[in-house]
Amino acid sequence: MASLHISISEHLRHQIADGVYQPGDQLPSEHQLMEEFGVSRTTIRQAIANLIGQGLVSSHQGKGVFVTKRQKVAYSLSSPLVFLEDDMARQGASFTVTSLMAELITPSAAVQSILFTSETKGQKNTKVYIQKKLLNINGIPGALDITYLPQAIARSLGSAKHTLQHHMTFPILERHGIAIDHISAILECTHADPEISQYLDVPLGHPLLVYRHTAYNPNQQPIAYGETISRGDRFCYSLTMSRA
Amino acid sequence: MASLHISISEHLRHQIADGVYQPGDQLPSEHQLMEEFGVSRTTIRQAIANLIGQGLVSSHQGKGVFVTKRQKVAYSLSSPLVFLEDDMARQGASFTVTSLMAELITPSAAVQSILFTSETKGQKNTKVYIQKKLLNINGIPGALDITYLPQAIARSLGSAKHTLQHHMTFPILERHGIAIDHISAILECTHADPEISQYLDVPLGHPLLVYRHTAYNPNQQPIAYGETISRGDRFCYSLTMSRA
DNA sequence: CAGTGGTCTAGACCACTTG
DNA sequence: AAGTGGTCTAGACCACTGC
Repeated sequence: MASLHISISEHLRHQIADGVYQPGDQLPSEHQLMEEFGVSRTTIRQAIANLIGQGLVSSHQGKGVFVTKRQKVAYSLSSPLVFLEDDMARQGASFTVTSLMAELITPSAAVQSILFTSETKGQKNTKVYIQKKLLNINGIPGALDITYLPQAIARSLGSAKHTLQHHMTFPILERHGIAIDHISAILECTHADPEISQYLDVPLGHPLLVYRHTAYNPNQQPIAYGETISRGDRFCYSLTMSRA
Repeated sequence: MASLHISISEHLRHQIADGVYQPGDQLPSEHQLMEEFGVSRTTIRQAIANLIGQGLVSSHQGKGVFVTKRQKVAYSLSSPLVFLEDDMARQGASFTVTSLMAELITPSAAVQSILFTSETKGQKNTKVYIQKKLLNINGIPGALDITYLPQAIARSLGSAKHTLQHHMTFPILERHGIAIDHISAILECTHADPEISQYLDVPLGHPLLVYRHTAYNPNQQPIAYGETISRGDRFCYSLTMSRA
């Protein structure tokens, strides 16, 4: 009934689930699988593509196909502000930041509508300081962080602005007297496009977790907008909600 | 430099981004694309697979390949307890529940370690009431919800237990005097396996959002564990964090 | 029925990794 | 050099959709 490539990928999937192939193990080569199942190479490749699509294996040209190791690092959203550095250290993970871009630009309409309210709109302060940072966990790029700060906010940081390039944004804002009252956020799931695929070293279409957040000061004015795009296979978010 | 199928999928991707093909539109047939790009069918199919992997199009046997419509419904995590029904209504979405399974079982070790503390362990009350429910949003299955209630809790609901099969769990617990103090949760991202692929009518490997939550009573004892597995292309989670 | 995508084959050549 | 996966071709047949 089911197609050949599905039967084969299911067979391999169960073998992986049963521990016949352990995380890190190499699967038999395509040639070996062709003989074992008596099918063409196309069919074997389709079966392996199914497994890759399910995140169970990954293939490497010239080397082979290997069972994925899966262990996720959690970002905590419970402490109202994310202090990623501390968070990672607590889980025994090293954490470094690589700056990819730091410029003053005129943002897209979408970002403008988030950062500029009708009050501030007339003032023509519509430039923002954009930063793209690669977050490396245990030496491997795991997430891409894009932060947009209104020009006024960025200016008030003075020369500390450069510190932003190698650290997370919120702690630095607070340290410079810019109070954060609350953060409104959305967590969703997307696929890697070619650009992100390159930065995070994942195949096209790889699942990603996206955390979009807007920070507001006590006057309800937005002071920062950011997106953190993480590899869905390596990260998750934890939070606690109290009934109060 | 780049492979043919990548060039072609990138070409189509930009056409979609530029609105040449609008959401809902049909792409040219594989045969037409073969002629347009002067390549074999395999290469065209690979290019289309790239687009499917990026969630940009979906294909339907006998009909064609269509540009994906994307609009997400948000679950709110801000109100400490999720009242999904109300939440959906507010966004103008209809919401129904289909029960797939409701039984008393002995759960996996993983679930046991969540629901049973060292105190309760000796009591041999290790059975749980498991429920699998399909959540239909606007008439289409969008999420699979699995809830585990310790036998003691389920029993105290009496005949209202059956109400659970067509509604969300937490509101019913509270209505029956079972207080929820806090919820500890994890949000992550996975791929559809064959079972879920069937329930949610998505291709194998389709990205999914998983919300795992454990509810505790004021005595810090777990009273429910659940997983809500939603289509990553149709849902997202929103939350607000206050600096207090 | 014609047109669409889904499965499968056999074979060729290329790119990368390892010894 | 041998073995691995990556790309690509040409062609066949099947399954589903819609007219």
